[in-house]
Amino acid sequence: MADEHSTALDTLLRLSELMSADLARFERESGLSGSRIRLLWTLGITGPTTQQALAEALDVTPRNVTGLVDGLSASGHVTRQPHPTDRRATRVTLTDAGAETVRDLQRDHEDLARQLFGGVPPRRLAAFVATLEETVAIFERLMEEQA
Amino acid sequence: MADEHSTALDTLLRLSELMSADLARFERESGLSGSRIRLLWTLGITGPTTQQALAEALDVTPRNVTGLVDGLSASGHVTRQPHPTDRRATRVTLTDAGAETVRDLQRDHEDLARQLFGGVPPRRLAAFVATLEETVAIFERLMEEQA
DNA sequence: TATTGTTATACTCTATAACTATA
DNA sequence: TATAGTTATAGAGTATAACAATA
Repeated sequence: MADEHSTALDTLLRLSELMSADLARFERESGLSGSRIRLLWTLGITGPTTQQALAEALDVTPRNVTGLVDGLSASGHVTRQPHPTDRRATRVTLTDAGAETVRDLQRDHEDLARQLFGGVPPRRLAAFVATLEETVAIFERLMEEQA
Repeated sequence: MADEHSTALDTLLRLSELMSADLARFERESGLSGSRIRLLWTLGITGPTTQQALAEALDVTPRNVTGLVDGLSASGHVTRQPHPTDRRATRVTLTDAGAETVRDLQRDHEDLARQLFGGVPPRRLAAFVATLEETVAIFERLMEEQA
C-alpha cells in the first residue's frame, strides 16, 4: 500500500504520459515532429524572433534550431527574414500555413482543457489549481537548489 | 485572462516539464539516457522478461529494444539470459549494478513525492488526488475514443 | 505459419567544435 | 573581442523491411 504522496506523483506521471500521447496524435495528424511543434508553439507566443532567442526558449543549441528551422522552412511553416537592424541575425516568422497550425494547436489545447476540467465545479477546480500551483512552486525551488 | 480550465492544463504541462527536468538530472548523474532509464524502471517492475514484452511495455519496436539492451548490456546494467522454455526468446535480467540503479530511482521518486506533497494536509491531499484521478479517467476515455 | 530477435538502412534530434560574417 | 548562424562530424533513439532460428 503506497503513501498518498507517491500516489499523487504517480498520477501526475500518468497525466504526463497522456499529454505526450495527445501530442503524438497531433504529430500524426500534422506530419510534424514534437520538436518542430514546440518551436511553432514558441513562435506563436513570442512572435517573429531570432534563432538565438528560440534556442534559449527551447533550451537547445543554436545548431539544433538551424535544423528545426530548415525543416519547418522546407515544409512551408516558417520563413527566415533578415533582421531589421542586426545583419548577423535572422528573424524566424510564421507563414500563413504555420500560423494556421499554431491556431489548430491552441484550439486543441483549449478543447482539451474544457473536456478535462469543464465538468469540475468551480470551487473544487480552484482548490485543485491552488494545490497544483503550490506543487509547481515547491518543485521549482527544489530544482533551483540543485542548480 | 485565461479560463480556469486552461490554467489547470497549463500548470499540468509545467509540472510535466519539471518532471522531465528531474529525469534529466538523474540522466546526468547516472550517465544513462532517458530511454534506458525507462527500460530499467520497467524491468524493475516486471522482473526478468523478454525483449518482446519490453517492446510492448515501452511502446516501441522490438528493434529499438535490441539497441537499448545492447547499450545497457555494455554498461553492465542488464544481461541477456536464455529463456527457460522458448529458445527463440531472450530473458533480459538486471545485474546487481542495474538493480542498484533501479533502487536509486525508486528512492529518488519517493523523496520527490515526499518533498512535493509531504506538507499538504491529508484531507486536502486526498481531494487533490481524487481530482487528479478523475482527470486521468476522463483523459483515458478521450484517448480511447480517438483510437 | 507465426513469433523472437537481429541485420540493414534511414531519418530526426541532439551535441561539440570550427568557421564566416557581422557587431 | 563577442555574437549569430552555419558547416562538419558524431551519437542516440526511432522506424520499416528482410531474414534466421525456433515454435
